[in-house]
Amino acid sequence: MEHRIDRIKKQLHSQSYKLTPQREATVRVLLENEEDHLSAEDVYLLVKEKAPEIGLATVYRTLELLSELKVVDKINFGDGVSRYDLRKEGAEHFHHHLVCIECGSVEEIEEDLLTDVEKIVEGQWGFEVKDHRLTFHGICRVCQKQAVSAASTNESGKE
Amino acid sequence: MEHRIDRIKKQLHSQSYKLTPQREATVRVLLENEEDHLSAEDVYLLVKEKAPEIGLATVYRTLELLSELKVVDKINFGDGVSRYDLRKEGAEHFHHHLVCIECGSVEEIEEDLLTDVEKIVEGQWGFEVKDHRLTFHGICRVCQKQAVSAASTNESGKE
DNA sequence: CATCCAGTGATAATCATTATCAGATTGTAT
DNA sequence: ATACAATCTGATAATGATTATCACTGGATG
Repeated sequence: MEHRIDRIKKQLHSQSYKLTPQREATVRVLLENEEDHLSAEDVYLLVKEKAPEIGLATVYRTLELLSELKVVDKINFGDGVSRYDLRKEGAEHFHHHLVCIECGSVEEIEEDLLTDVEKIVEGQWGFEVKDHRLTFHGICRVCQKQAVSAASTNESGKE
Repeated sequence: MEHRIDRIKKQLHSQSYKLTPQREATVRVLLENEEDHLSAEDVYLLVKEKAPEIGLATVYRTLELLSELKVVDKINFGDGVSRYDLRKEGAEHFHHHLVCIECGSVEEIEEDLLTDVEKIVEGQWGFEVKDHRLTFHGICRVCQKQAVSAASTNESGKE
C-alpha cells in the first residue's frame, strides 16, 4: 500500500503536483476500497472520517486530477453519478465490468480480452485505439442460482 | 421509415402506450438523425422545429419510454449529458462506438465483434450476458492524417 | 353527456458537478 | 527568519441536466 502511494506520489511530482495531506487521504480511501466503485460523494464521506476538515470540492478536484493522470478511471454506469476506479498498477488499459441487472453488483475483469477486437478496429476502421470501456449487462452467478432455487421451491412445474 | 415507425407504434401498443403526435415527432427526429448521437436538448430543439408547442419534459419522458422499450439506447460519453441512440432493427445487442479524443467525432460499429469475448465471460465468470457497452477511445482516421501532414509541414525532422 | 385517465406543457425542485474567491500552506530566494 | 509567489484548500454560490409536480386537455368508454 505504501509502495503504491509512493508511486502515485512520484507520478504527481513528475507533473509538478504535490501529494498534499488531502490528496493522500483521498488516495488512501481509494486504495482501501479498491473493490467498490465509489462515487465522489462516497469518497468524500469516507475521507471525512479520517480528515474531517476536508471539503467536497477538494475531493472532486483530487479525483479529477487523478483521472487526468490516469491513476483512476472515471466511469458511469448510467445511474446519474460518476464513479472512480483505481487502475491496476501497470495496466495500460481500463478493466472491464460485469453489471448485474438483478442485484446491481459490479464485478471486475482484469484480463484484457480485447486484443483481437482492437486489431480488427485498427485494421478495418483505421482507428488508433488508445483505451476502451467495456461493460457487460446481465445476470451474475448469484442471481442465477437464486432464480433456479426460486423455481424449484415453487414446485408448480412452471417457471 | 414509415415501416419503422409502424414497428415502434406496435411496440408501444403492445405495452398499452400510445404513439401520440409528440411521441411520433420525437421518433421521427431520431430516425432522421440516426447517425448523430443527440442529447435530450438536441432532440428537443429539432422536434420543436416541426412541433413548436412540444415541451422539454415531454421529450425527456418520451426518450425515457423509448429507452425502456429498448427502442433507443441511452449512452454516456462522459461529457455530462445522456445521448440517445436508435437500436438497429432486429439488433439484439448494442452497437459499439469509436470516440476520437482529438476531434470528438463518434463513429459506429455495427458488427458484433464480441461473440468470442462473451463466450469467455459466460464460461469463465458464470455471468449470463444480456447486453454490452463497448467504446473505444483513440484517434480517428481523419485526425491521424492531420497529424501526419502537420508533421511534414513542420519539416524540422522531429515530430 | 359524464367520466376516466394517459398524456402534456410549464415550471419548480433536485442533485451532481463546477466556478469563485478569500485565506492557508508550501517552496524558494534573499 | 522574512518576503514573495504559486499552489492548494474550504465554503459556498452558480450552473446545468434531469425529474417531480400539478392543473389541464383530448380521446375512449359507458
